[in-house]
Amino acid sequence: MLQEILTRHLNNTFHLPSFRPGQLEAIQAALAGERVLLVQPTGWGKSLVYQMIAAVKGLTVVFTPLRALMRDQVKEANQYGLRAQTLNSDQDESLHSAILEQAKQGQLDLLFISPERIKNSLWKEFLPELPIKALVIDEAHCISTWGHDFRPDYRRIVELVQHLPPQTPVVAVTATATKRVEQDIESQLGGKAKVIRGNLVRSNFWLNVIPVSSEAEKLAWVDHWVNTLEGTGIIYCATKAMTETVASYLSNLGIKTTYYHSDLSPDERLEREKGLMENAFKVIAATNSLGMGLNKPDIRFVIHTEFPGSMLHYYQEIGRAGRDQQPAHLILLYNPEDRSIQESFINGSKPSPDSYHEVLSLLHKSALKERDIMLQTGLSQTAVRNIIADLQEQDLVGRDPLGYYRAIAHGTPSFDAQNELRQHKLADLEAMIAYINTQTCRMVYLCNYLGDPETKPCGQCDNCRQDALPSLSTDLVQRAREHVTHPKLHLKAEFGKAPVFEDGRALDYYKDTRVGEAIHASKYKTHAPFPDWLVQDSSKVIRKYWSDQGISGVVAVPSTKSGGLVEDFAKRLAQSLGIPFLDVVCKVRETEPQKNFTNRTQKRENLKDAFLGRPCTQGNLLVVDDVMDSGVTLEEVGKALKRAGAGRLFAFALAKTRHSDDV
DNA sequence: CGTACCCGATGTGTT
Repeated sequence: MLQEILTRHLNNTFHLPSFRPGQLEAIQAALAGERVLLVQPTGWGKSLVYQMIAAVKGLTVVFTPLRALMRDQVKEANQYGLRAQTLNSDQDESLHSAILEQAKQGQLDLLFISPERIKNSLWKEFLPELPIKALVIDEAHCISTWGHDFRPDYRRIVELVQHLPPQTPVVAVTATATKRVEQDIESQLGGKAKVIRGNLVRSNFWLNVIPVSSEAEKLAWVDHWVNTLEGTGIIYCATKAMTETVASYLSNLGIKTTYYHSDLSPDERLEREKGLMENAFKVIAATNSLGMGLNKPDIRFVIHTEFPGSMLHYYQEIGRAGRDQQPAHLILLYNPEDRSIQESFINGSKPSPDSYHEVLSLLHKSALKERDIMLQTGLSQTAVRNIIADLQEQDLVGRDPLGYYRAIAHGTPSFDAQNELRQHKLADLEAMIAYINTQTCRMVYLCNYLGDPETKPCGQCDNCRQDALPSLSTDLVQRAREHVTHPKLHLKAEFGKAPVFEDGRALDYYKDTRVGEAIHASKYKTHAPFPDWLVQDSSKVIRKYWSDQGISGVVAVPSTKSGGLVEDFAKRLAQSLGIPFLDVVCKVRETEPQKNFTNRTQKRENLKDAFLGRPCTQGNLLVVDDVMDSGVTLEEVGKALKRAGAGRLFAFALAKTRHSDDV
């Protein structure tokens, strides 16, 4: 009977002759009131499962992580004649009311929302009257990869599940799930799930790991493979800066390329996604913000310039290649030092215990909105949401209908959960490195780890083939070495309507670099002047970028801490450049050490009007500092010089801290 | 050193 109805829908609504293996099983289990977790590859037909449930049962709410996915899914469902809508922040409030009214009246089959919608007041107002017949969590692995820290509302899906009658179908779908991910998903499904798994083997994949020992070698390999492999590819990088480095390197070699990360505007992102789809680029260098919802069938290769934080992330990222079943090459460039990047993500993903205590004590004094907490603590929105979500979960903080948070109990927050999370993430990282170091078939290793008991070696990965790596010509490495770009200083301060600095560069990063070590030694150990090679290298960089800018003077950032080291360095640099050193800026009042402040606003307040430029500074100037952290010092010195009548300003730091872009 | 929602404050340009 039920099967007849389903088959009729399949033929009439979806115009398909038959179900794929697993589809009918999933639909029937869900309709019988079981919790279902469907682990199947992209393109398998997961959306048919929930569309069918919606067609049979009625209003089905789907949690989707991205607005772009919501739009695509609405469009797809509409094509089958299903009545689908989405609620998200692209629309205005009046449309939200209309859609919710539609849903309430039983005129909607599918409603796509983000987990953040759960706490929306209009949503909560309508919820008791919505005839929700089924619930779906799309890209359900996000519960595990994002729910613990980045998007805590992923942990609140279970609230909606528990609000619904117990027999309501609840289905989670994803392409990848380890045991731990399964557990996290089950905790949001509100009980034991029936897990239906497909195969993870991608028989068209050629998996490779190539050890490298420098950034230059990475660029050289990227150069090699981009020129060797056919078709279009993605180069995944762990940092935004690396995407820009890779793109600028390849672009200088005449390769059609671009970079992609979350600093781009929505329009730019869309444009570059379109360019990728239309093969306007040979490769695109991207952070992990590129991929979900990307459905280009003929991505021929994926290169990783750094390894990701887990096997799950790796499988997700390489999984975007070879959807057309044609051969796809996957190359992971492995430098063991990149471990510190992943460790910094792990350590930085939760706010410090101090900030939990700070927020809690504020909420003991008065009720505050999210924004008030941000302003009073200087914490980021992500940090505040994380803290609030954790404190709410521990019943220490409550939220009233108007969005005010207050402390509802005495007691101190527990950090057990986040310590445990940290351990899990470190274990995931270890597993990723174990994959890199394995001598056995990579496809088998990957599949087994991700829950597919595959045993047959692929015969295609580097370990199966056992053949030697193509040799990397020293010319390519040399070319890359000469071209490694020096980190850009992001100085956004404005004077009038124009930026204070035309441009800014550092010789290198501070941490884990030869430059950083030399600075550290001079400042804190030997107290000797900065070594001469720093002067020579800096001089080269400045000539490379700004030789035609008519710089007529070198200025040092006044400093007490470095005891004249910066001024001495700037003088020697000026001499090497053949440009006069100008003593035209001084510190006119004492300030607190900058490390006493946690955010940019406080730092700026501390340094405001602390510097004075002498009114003889017309002309274009080079402003020199040793280490740029927040950039506030350079900006304030720059403003003082501008006020004193300086021309175009260029900022140079010996080193820049790696976190300087997000202070 | 990376990932995105949502919401409301502030700013820009048009009616």
